[in-house]
Amino acid sequence: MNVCTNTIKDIARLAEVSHSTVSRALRNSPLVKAETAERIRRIVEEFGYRPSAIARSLATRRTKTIGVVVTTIADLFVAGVVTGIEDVASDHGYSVFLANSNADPDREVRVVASFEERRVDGVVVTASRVGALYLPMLSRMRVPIVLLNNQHPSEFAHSVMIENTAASREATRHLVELGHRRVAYLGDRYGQHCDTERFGGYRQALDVAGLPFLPQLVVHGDGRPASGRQAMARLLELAEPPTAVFCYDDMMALGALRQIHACGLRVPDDISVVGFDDLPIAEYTEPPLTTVRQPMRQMGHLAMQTLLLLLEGSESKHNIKVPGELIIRETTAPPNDRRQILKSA
Amino acid sequence: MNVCTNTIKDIARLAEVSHSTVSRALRNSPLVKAETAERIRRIVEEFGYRPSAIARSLATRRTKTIGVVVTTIADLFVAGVVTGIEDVASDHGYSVFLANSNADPDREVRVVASFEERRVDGVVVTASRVGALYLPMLSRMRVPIVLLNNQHPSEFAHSVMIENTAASREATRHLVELGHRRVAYLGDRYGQHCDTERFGGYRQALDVAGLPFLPQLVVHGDGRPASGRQAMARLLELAEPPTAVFCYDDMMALGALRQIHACGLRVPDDISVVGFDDLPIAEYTEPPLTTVRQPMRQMGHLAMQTLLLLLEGSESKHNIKVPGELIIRETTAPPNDRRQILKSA
DNA sequence: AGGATTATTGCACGCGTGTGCACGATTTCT
DNA sequence: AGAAATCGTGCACACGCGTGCAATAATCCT
Repeated sequence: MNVCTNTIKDIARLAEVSHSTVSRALRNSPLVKAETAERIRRIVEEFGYRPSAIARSLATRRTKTIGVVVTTIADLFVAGVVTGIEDVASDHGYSVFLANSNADPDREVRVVASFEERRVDGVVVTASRVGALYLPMLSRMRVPIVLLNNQHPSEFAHSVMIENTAASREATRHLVELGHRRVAYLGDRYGQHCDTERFGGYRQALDVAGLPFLPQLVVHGDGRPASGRQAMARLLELAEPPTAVFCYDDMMALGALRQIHACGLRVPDDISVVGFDDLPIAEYTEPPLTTVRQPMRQMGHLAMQTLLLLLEGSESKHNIKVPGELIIRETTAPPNDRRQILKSA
Repeated sequence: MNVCTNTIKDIARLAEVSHSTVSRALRNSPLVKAETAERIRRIVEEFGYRPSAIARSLATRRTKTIGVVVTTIADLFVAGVVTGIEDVASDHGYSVFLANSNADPDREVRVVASFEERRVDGVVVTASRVGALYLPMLSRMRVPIVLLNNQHPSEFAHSVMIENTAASREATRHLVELGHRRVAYLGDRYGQHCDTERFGGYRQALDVAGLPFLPQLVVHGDGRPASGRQAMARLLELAEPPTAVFCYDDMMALGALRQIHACGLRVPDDISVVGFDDLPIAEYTEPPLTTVRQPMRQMGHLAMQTLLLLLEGSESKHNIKVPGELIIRETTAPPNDRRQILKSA
């Protein structure tokens, strides 16, 4: 009921005990008599007193706070992961500071500075594209760091990663098994770690199937739909366009679909498309997108659980790999020529 | 270079001044001599000292921290808004605590409790569906609150809202002007404030055009694509289905599109669809979605700017309305019968 | 030159909580 | 009954920083 900024001392006065006793009662210390604790808790309840996490942090030297840095939260993959992180953080009494870096170096240093000043207990970096100077800055602050699908593997930190190579291999194999022989790879920015791994899986599947690798079937975008569309346009201008495209992620697959349709071609009749992520919208593209599911939320859970382990003093190196799962929907089918053969058979 | 947890006193010792002088130098107080301040700043730089925001907060009784509560961050509208909030928060030295409520009452009270304990300076509530007891809880903590597109208007708080009625009226008018006479409304949960407003705009446009209001053309979902699909299915089962649908938001429009296509109908040839939000994916649906643009990021900016005003002591009531903008893409066209007429003419 | 003013700096306390230690009260044991 | 052990509580200090006030040093004025 009361509205003033009560302190622990106000409660102590009301309960006619010392503030130490109130503090102990609220922390469920076995040192205080049960009935005293009960009386204190009633008063706390009645006056709506909330202990100051600020003062507590100063005294305990732990803030029960973590910093989460993302390039942008306006990305369904990132948002899914952050949801997972927040789930378990909240369950364990941690609050999360969210910071967008926008892949802007200036903002990166500001983010690190703010996390450092706020004395976060740990940090999760999600799907960062950021450069070499960034992680050392973060690691300088001597708190545990967990990287999630990071583009720059680092010795400073622990990590949660999707099984890029295996998942990509399976996705590509799916296309190959449908009969495709000209399978394109529509990648993210060249040189990014995840891109390299996914590309590797694509190559492996080609090799296993004994298909030749055709460099002209490899194009790159920047992760946004528009870039996927442009990259797809380049593929369609080829003298011999691919009959199937494996895309780095769903958003670029979205752009690819758009371009294919804009050219008057049909999916999957004329060309098959596979994405990566299984964003909530993948089920609602036209037609519904075949893609590799990343358990985004669960990956967030794992990242935060790892951080909790580290906060409890775990010394071991945590490098978790989670498997992707191929979700077959309706953007994939046998290629045109192959269907002809099947029909005539 | 140093790794220890330096305090202001360590710096003071190194600079051979008192900690007060260091404190003032770092806050750019005019009270310290320029060269002294310079020397101190060099030492601070050299040792990589970062003042503790915790201790500072305790002393100044301001945390330079705000709480942002969302039902879920895994929603492109919400994510856009949060991006905007974080933009200007960061520019003004504020850090943001992000909390997902998941529209779960238990989590709601936990969120409020954590914001309260952490002594956030202000709160932004985004697109909340939450109930009546929630806002009073928040307002109890006596910090400024800004609501963004909230479903429960409240006298406790300031707000930033989209011009729901006007925008919906224009969207519906667009359909009517194309010649549609059977225009459906695919709404969010019944009774939500935004839904009521958008429905109101729809009704107004009908009235202005002199079209009859047909209750059977009004259906409701829950904001998710799946619900949009189900609602659309109900419309298509009607003896006389609508020739156009105005959807509460893009995600349900996505579900509607899916159902229309699944029934073998074509957009916009057989039926027109309009969304609301202009999410980044709206440009990439099949066909690209006609929709009402909400300047999500800018709305986030406005919300945070309003909060800053309030934090500076503004006493006035802030209720900002921002206009929507109809973005005409390719899901809208004259109805079939009308096209026939136009052709024969 | 000497007092008045101003520019710098340091002292000491407060912000709200946690906790080691000491002390008194109560219980247990011989 | 007296000593020992246990229990419950309060005192006092620490956490790292900001700031009012006093003190000192530098500068100005007549």
